[in-house]
Amino acid sequence: MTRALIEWYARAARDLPWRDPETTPWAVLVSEFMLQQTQVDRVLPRWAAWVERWPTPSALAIDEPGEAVRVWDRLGYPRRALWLHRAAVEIADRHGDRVPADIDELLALTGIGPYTARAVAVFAFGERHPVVDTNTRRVLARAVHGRAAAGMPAAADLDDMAALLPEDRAGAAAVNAAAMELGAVVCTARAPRCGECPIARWCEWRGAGYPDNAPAKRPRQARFAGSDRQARGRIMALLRRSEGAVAVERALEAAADGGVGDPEQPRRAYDSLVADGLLVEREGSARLP
DNA sequence: AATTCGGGGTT
DNA sequence: AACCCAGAATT
Repeated sequence: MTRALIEWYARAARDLPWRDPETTPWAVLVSEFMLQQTQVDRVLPRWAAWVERWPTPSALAIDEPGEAVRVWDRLGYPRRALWLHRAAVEIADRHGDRVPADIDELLALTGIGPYTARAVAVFAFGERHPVVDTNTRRVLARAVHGRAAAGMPAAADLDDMAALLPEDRAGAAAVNAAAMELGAVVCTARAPRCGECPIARWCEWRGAGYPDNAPAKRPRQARFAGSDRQARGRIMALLRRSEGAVAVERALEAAADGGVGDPEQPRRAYDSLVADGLLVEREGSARLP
């Protein structure tokens, strides 16, 4: 099955720029930050702009965090831009401007968790580790465990993936990438294209006749329209397009504009941005950090 | 273990 | 309108 995965990946993988062997570990790390909960098509242009402007961690580190937030644009979860800037400072300070290849050193960086640490170690440095993202978890759930969908993330996911990896580093990296790619383009959440799947013959879920046995999923995400998150987003959009600072009143109005009328929502959104360090208030005006 | 955090594309 | 997305930090 892993051999089929590797062959399929070599033949059918999308030609994504961060997969180019010439891509630096820093640029790979940037791609992984941006790809957290964000689709490839939306990341492509932002990634290109980012790595051109900041080709090294130190280039970003000496710039203002707010500039990172600005270039991040509408990728969502703007805290990631702040965390990526923070990670750049940490890499410049603690690692001599070189992205570490060690899992624990990567995990110690701001904004890097279990997935991103292993993804960087494997895809940027060719280390041998299991890499498990949401795509991989779905592929494992179906092909190995015969389930329609993955359950909650668990430490066992890493063991499942590790069990599939060949001994050699290059092969292990290829299987990691192939499992992710398969989940992204073939073994999709809604309508899997089993007719195009290279491992359909081994798939336990398919073999069992596609039982409707999906485990309990995470609680439904609250609606975005009218949410505090949307109000935060409106303030962030205003700050991004404002050259310098804006009056606090303007920021609160932006939060309320199009809102659901909750009189406390603008202040709640504003304060949470301050708490996150995405908004700095000084002398009655608000600006990016 | 449960919440919070964006915003856009797909069904 | 609900679902889904190369997750991580916080509580």
